[in-house]
Amino acid sequence: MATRTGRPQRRNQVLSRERIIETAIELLDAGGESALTTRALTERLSTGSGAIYYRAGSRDELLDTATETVVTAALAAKPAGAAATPEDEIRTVALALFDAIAEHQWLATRLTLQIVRKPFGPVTVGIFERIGRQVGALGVPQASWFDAASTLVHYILGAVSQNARIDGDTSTVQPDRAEFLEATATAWQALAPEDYPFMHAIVGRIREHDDREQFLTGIAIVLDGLTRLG
Amino acid sequence: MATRTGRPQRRNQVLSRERIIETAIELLDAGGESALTTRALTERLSTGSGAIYYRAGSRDELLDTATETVVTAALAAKPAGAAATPEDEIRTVALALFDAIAEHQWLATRLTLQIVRKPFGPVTVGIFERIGRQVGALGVPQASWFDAASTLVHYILGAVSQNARIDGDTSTVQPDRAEFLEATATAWQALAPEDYPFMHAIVGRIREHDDREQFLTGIAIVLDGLTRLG
DNA sequence: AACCAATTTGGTGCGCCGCTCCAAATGTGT
DNA sequence: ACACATTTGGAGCGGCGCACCAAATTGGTT
Repeated sequence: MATRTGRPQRRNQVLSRERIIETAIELLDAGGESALTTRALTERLSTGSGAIYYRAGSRDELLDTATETVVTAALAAKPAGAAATPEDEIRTVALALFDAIAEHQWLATRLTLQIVRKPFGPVTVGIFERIGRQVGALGVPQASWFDAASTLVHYILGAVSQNARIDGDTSTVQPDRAEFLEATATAWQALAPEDYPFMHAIVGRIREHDDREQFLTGIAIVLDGLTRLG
Repeated sequence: MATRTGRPQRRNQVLSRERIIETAIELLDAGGESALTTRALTERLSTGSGAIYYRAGSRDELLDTATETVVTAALAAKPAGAAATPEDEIRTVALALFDAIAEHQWLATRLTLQIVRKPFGPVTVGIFERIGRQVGALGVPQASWFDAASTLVHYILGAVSQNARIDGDTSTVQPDRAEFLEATATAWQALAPEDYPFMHAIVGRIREHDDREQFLTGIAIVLDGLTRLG
């Protein structure tokens, strides 16, 4: 009777909650949001739907949990150098989110969905806290912290979601990328010049541009604008 | 034999494509994306699924068409005053998109989905052209037009998607709004202050802030940053 | 007015989905 | 060894998107 366990708790854990989430993310990465089905999960984990439900809840909850897992990992990114400026911090976390969405394209819609539906969930709050903490160090007066953080978060998540393509690292997916740019350029060229003068004016830039660089340029622009807040 | 019709074309059009799209938007507005089902459509229009398929294509195509319809309408917004600055133009179209998403919350995810999957569809191109056209008049050098337009579009769509709540006009939905802000503030207050110092620092602002004003502040910040491009 | 080919319609059924429910299996405390 | 709580696998239900098709409807031709 030496035990004072309020809860029995552990057992052999053949099927852990973590393993379900991990497998769910694999399925999502491989085939998009529609590939995450209860049946596919049960088959991969060789179990039944009841067990999955018991541990991970509904499909919607599972998607939220997967989102939370990926985002939390990205938010843990730290700048490489020793003395990091607030700009470094912001760039680092922004790029981490960029890469996370490049690797998990299903995040693009799921992230906005979670921000809209759960404005005080760990994802929303985590992103806000992580980025917002830097704006004070940027010299933004406290009265404008909320506005400044909102603007930064809106821009970063907007850019990151709209760039959800497969070009995270320079491993094997580069050819598709070139084809994709070529197709886009051709399509833009085919537009009626009198109706789309701007698209024609920039079509030359699309082939040579780099999404990641453009993203950093955008961040620099927003940071520049923030310094004028007073 | 006076007819030289290559196509018979018109007929009584009891069930027009427009009517399907219109009804689809009604269903989406009322119950979100999951409320748009073939069966619900057939019931409302008292027809069969074949007819809907014949005119509007798959459910996914119909969702894209609905998105296109709403976005195109928003992009047609023009500034009120006679002599409109490029800043006025940008603010006007940005607010039109803001209101469109406030009225049709399902747009938030559908819009990013369309931008990611169809980078040369009418929605993506339309938004880019409409906003991009203004950056030249802002004094941005042509070499930076693409970057400037990207940044603006990313910010505007990001902010707009993340604000997808029901507070478009001041008609009847205001009480929920106050409750919602109160709940958010309370939730933020409950966070551990040592882990979330920033959230605690700004929690006072949430009750008094206005989404639309904050959105305009963000646009001003980005526009400010754009003027430094050279 | 009668006919025809093309177009348009309503509806049935298939395969799949998320999810509920529950009997059996597996563990723990005494 | 026994009672009991936890955990599991799977069968079944209602609903979904969609392919498919026989019937109805059209406008043009004669």
